[in-house]
Amino acid sequence: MAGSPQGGAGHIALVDVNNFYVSCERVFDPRLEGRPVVVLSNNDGCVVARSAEAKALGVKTGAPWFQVQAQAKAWGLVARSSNYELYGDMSARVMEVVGRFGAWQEVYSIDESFVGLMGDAGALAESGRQIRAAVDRHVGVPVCVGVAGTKTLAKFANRIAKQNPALGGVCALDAMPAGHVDAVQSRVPASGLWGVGGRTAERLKLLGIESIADLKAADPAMIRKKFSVVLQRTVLELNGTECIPHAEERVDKQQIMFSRSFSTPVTTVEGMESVMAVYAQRGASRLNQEGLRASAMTVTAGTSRFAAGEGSFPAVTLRFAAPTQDPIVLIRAAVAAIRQSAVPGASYLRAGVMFSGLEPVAGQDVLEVFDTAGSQPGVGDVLGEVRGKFGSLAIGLGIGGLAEPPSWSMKREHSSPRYTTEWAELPVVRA
DNA sequence: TCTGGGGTCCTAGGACCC
DNA sequence: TCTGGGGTCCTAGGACCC
Repeated sequence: MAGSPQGGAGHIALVDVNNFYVSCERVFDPRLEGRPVVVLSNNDGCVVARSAEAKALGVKTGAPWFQVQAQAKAWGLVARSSNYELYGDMSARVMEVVGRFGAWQEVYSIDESFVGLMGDAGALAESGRQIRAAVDRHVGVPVCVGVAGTKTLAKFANRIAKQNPALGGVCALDAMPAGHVDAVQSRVPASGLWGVGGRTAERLKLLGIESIADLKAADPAMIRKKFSVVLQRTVLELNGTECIPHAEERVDKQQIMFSRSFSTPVTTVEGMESVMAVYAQRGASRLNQEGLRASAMTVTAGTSRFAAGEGSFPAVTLRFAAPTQDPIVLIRAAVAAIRQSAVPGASYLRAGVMFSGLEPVAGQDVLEVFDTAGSQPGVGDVLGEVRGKFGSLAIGLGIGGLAEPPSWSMKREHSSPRYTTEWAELPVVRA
């Protein structure tokens, strides 16, 4: 089992940004402070982030925007389209600041990281407060910090920090009054834990295991037998045994996806062919950015999951004779795959391409001499270079080269500027 | 009319081999 | 015609997370 990397008194802090996407929007638009704000998914489809005020109004994550929108005006609710370029850049800034405080850091998601802290309960809580202050000063977004001996408990401590304003956003589990932690664990259902979802919670209930405290007291061997090694680890971690290993810097992605729903349905096979031409190209451009090539590609499409009737959900996986990132090869293959598998007349709402069997381009092998002809850059590199200099709409292949987006492309009606990553969209300060 | 997009890990089962 | 047991690799699907 993974011990603390420092040996001895290692603790784990889970630091995450409160309502991350909303907080990013607020940094650049202070008018949003104190107001109910939501950030919408791609296509302005549903709510993916909510400010505290929006949560208080009962707006749920995943709620379809067209339903929420009805009351938005009466509530004074503001919506923003998601602006992933901005959030990605803000995320990097937060991670850099948080990382300064840890003996090690593991970035877990766009807004969370685990960091290694040392010291007694008092020192741990003090480190938590320093992290909060530093992120506030250097980036301007609010974070919460949970500190404990295992990742699962750090997540739990973070939850306590969030739910008790009196704690000032920091909870070091060891510094809490003993009885208090037990009381919370008896009250909170097991599904509130990291790693325990709805399905598992239902099955646990059949065994009489309902609260976190119940799960903590369960026999790990029985849990392993009836459920999985994953849930067994949760039980052990609740009891203070660290057994979720630190993911060493995982640079090697295992798959790359590009998947989107459309603003208006596509009902012809030819229409789907042009969609795939664009999507395969977007995917290929991601492969190129990551310096990877793929040995397999899966092409998918789907009609509405909410419509009556059967629907159509084609999914075709193709394997390439040699791994590739060549957009021309990828586009041809994707278009051919959708031509075979799309049902004429079906009303498609979404499509995607997924690349797997990834490997770095750098490891040039002998065979590759034949398709790259010496040191000539591939088509993907040329496209990437032009886009880097002149913007992402500057160049493309086939329909993917149209500067005017086709009718089915994404809806983003409430987008904020890319304040930190596009010179043309820098915020302007007037004094 | 309108319901996200991207990932990871684990397990079971099939194919194949010796 | 018989036909065990062990191993690997791959894939699909489930569950979960943010």
